[in-house]
Amino acid sequence: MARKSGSHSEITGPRIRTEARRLFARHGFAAVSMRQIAAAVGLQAGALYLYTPDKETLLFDLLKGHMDELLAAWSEVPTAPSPPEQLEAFVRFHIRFNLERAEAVFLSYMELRNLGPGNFAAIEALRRAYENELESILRTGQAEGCFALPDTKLATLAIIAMLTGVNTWFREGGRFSRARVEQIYWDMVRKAVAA
Amino acid sequence: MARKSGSHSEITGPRIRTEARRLFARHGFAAVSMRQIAAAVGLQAGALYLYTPDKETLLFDLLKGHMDELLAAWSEVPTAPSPPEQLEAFVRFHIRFNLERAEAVFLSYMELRNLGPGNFAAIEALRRAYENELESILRTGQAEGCFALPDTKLATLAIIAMLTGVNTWFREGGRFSRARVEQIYWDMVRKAVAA
DNA sequence: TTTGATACTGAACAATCGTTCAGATAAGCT
DNA sequence: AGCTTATCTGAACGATTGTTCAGTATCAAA
Repeated sequence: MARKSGSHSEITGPRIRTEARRLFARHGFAAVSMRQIAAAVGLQAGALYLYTPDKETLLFDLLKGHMDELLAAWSEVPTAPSPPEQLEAFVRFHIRFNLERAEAVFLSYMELRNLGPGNFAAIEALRRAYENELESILRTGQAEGCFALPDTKLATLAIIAMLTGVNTWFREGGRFSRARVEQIYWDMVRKAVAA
Repeated sequence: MARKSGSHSEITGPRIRTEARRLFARHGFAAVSMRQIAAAVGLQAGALYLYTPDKETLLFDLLKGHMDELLAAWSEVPTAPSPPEQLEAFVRFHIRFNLERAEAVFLSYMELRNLGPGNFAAIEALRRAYENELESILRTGQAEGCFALPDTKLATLAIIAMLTGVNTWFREGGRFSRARVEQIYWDMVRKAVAA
């Protein structure tokens, strides 16, 4: 046997990434073997190396792809007129985007340590770029007197940690809809930064 | 060679746990071999099995020990007279305790998935017990009208996520002292739950 | 000085790891 | 129909994994 009917790499490539993401998120990068990924896709392990040079690069591509999509998606959110409205947009965007990609988010926060120094720095830079988006909203609002914050960088990290925490407990069909979760978290954030 | 001079069991056991905690936190449970742990302590791998039946139990003991100490330490914090003061005590306690044990905290939040179902459930129960401590403060305050929260369970998880996030960025000798961090986070929490 | 328990070594076990590669199969082009 | 190229198999590689265990050295007690 070799190639299955139909073709080919435009299907297999994404499927490998999808299954790798699922398995890495569930069991951890180091605990998942290339053979497990291949089996989930329906391949032999050797075939994976047509799509990635090695295991670490496969992880890196997942993390990089996620961060790129995160930044791209945020850049398409229209800029609201005032800092409080911008903050509300950010809060709602972050929760919505992260809930749609729970596995990728989990990976991005947990498997950075399995990257070599170069790859690690690349992902860190993207993460900081995202944090800066929120911080500049807070800084502008602070300067305009809408917010009262002892330190905008610290508030940035606190807010992002709080919002990302939604992923650890939210379950589809639970007590709250996504819209309701957005509303509740936005209420808390709004009050926490209020002047 | 065999036993070194002096009796060692009371020394070696804790040292194994300390080195295992450090290595698991840094590289992840699955990425650390028993031989690496043994080398860090100055032993051969086989000697570890005098102190733990297997690798997973070693991890479980670390997580269980951490959660037990967390609950014990919180139970020794004197109960403040009012819900807002109780909340302040909780916020300051959580930040302080977690910063003192960054590695154990990291482990407890990241390596649960490497536990079998029984061990997993045991740690989860302890975590929920801790969350319930905070939630009961919030519920009392809500009933007394000190707090205004759409849902106390959700606020519990949001606050804990925010506080635990300190561990990801705090560095000794950085811009903020621990006391200052406590103050800033307490300010945000206080405002977020305010009626 | 012998004895018995304690603390550990060092070698071995089968299993599994990431990775490579020669060869097989099928699809598309001519 | 034949040729080329893309896609994948199946076997193999050396290294490493968690774990076991017979043996050894040291200690405390007798």
